[in-house]
Amino acid sequence: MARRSDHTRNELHELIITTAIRIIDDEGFAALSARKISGEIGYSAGTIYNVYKSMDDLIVTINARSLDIMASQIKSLPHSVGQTPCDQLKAMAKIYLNFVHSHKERWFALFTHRLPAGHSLPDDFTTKITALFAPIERAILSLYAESSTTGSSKDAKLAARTLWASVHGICFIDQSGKMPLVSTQYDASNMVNCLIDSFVAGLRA
Amino acid sequence: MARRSDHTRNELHELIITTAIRIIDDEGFAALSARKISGEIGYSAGTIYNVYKSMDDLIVTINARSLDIMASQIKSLPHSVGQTPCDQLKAMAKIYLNFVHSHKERWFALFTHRLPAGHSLPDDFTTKITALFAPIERAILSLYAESSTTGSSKDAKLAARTLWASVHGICFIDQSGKMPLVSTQYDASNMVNCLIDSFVAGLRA
DNA sequence: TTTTTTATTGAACATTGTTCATTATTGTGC
DNA sequence: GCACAATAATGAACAATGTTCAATAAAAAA
Repeated sequence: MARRSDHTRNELHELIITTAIRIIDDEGFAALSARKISGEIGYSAGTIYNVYKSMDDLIVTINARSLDIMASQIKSLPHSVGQTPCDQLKAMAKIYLNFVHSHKERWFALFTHRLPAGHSLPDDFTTKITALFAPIERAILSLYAESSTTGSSKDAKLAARTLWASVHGICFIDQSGKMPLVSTQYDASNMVNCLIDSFVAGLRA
Repeated sequence: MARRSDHTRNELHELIITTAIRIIDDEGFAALSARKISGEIGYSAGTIYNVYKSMDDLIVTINARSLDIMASQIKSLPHSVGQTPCDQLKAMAKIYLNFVHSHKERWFALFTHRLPAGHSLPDDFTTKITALFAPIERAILSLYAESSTTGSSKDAKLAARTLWASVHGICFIDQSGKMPLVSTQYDASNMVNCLIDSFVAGLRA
């Protein structure tokens, strides 16, 4: 068979992505395949390759969308007046935690997918990640200001990255199922609070 | 063809594991396959399934070995007399960091591999992970003792898990290549120091 | 209406994990 | 030593994967 006009190029683009995301969410990242997507939208597998360069390309696009979701949620956070920097940081961490819990598989895709050797992530992808750090850096800078601690912009950048990576690690361990949790006292939410309370207190000291 | 006596059962076991590890280390986790292993040791692919239940089974065994290596390195750490708890924690984190750097792909396998739904990790695997926490908990308990901070055993368990997960997250972000590092000031080693210094100071306060 | 362009297909290829009847070799009982 | 039984290794087979590409049918242009 051949050319149809059921969908515009853009519609197909979107159709493939949303279908892929549905599969990832409902059946797991490992269940994603070109044939499964195409079968579900009523096209052949080859069509996927008409729209995306490769499966890797599609996955990177999906991952970029995950970053967009988190960024928009952080952006729509009620403004920080009257909130301590510590509370601001906790609010941001909560958004991250929430995303991990409600989109476990998509988050797994985001951080475990790797491009084959030689290929590298598109620029706008890394830009999105960098953007995620900005609000955290700001909160830490205002922490320095508040507590008359000497801390440069460089220190704030380092602290922001450290804190973010740590939150990420807590989510990872929590979700991987590889750490025996013993009790609910050691779930991700409690660990993140423990981390931020101590880390912030430590930065002050 | 058929039965040979080139290797005992145990030798074959070991031969398969060491070959698989070589492939992971040299060619990446993604390059690991039953046919590649078997081809390299001069057996057919089916033989792998004579010795291991599945590829997953083999990978879990390899991952358990990674845990063993880290555990033995932590165990052989010079004893903690005259060292502050903070230094002890840094020494342990350094071991972890070192493993990640020298066995990047094996570490990636350890934390990204997942069993198919329904299957769960063997008990001795989770036991090994729990064992890794013990020295960290001890260091944190002695931190409490040293600085007359009130801290229960439960608090120490939570703090130990939190700190360990955080170090893990820093390594993950560092090696995933997804975080644009901007400068070498934000490499894993600096971030871990930043984390432990602040976290420990915070626990004291 | 004819021609050109182009979107879609389906067959094909290489590679994956996994199973299993077949077979050659080893160990056992006489 | 010989027949027999136990078993380890095989290689073909199956389903599924990503990916490519000539063939083709429909839409757009002439």
